Amino acid sequence: MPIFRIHAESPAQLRRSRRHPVPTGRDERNKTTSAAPRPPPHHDPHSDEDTPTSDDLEQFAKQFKQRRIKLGFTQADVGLALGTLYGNVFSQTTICRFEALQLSFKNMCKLKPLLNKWLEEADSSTGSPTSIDKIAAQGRKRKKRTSIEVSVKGALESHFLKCPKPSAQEITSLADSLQLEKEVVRVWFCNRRQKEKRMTPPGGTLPGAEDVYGASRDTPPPHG
DNA sequence: AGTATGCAAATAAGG
DNA sequence: CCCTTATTTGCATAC
Repeated sequence: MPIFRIHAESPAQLRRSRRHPVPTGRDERNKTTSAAPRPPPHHDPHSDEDTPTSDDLEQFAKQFKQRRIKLGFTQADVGLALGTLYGNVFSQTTICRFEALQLSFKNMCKLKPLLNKWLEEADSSTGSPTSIDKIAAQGRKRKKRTSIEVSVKGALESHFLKCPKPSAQEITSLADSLQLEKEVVRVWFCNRRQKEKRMTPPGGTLPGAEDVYGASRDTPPPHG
């Protein structure tokens, strides 16, 4: 999962609660670094059919943002417009990440033609009947993200502790009692299991956990 | 009012 | 169909 972003943080380091005022200021400006997988050595900046280079993407993103602002559109506007253009709406978040090159290289490449198309439309002002044909819209729209209530999450959590891998039957039953779609519950368990694995790296040393050695040790108390 | 971002839904792809 | 692993998105909310 080579994120396009330059600096790669550890999940543990990334744990910044947005509820706590972090003393460390963020003066991290994106710098030009080659951390993305090198696409084939093609030299055709005007071609968006082939795989662009990291620099191409960086260049495009920059240009895109500049034009977007100049035209008076917000990231949300663009995301919505993409929907009317291709049937696939994107969130402000995604547009934001695209502009900031915070998506994977592959993801950036996939989105670029879409954004480029929108840019052409918007740029050509009102009145230019540009061919509005869907580029490579998957056709199938993404399901809207379900927002699971805290109390419901609690119920799922406790269930997970008892049984991390419920049968289809149990999932159906649980979904029914929680008034959630079965698919939502099934996916929740899948994601929960993934999370569990991330939290329990193969080895023994837990990243976010405390001392697994217990208090009975010759370790001096962390009291300063 | 927009924009940035953490956590985690939803999806893709191989079994 | 369901699972797993890897990724793509986005809700909510901080900035």
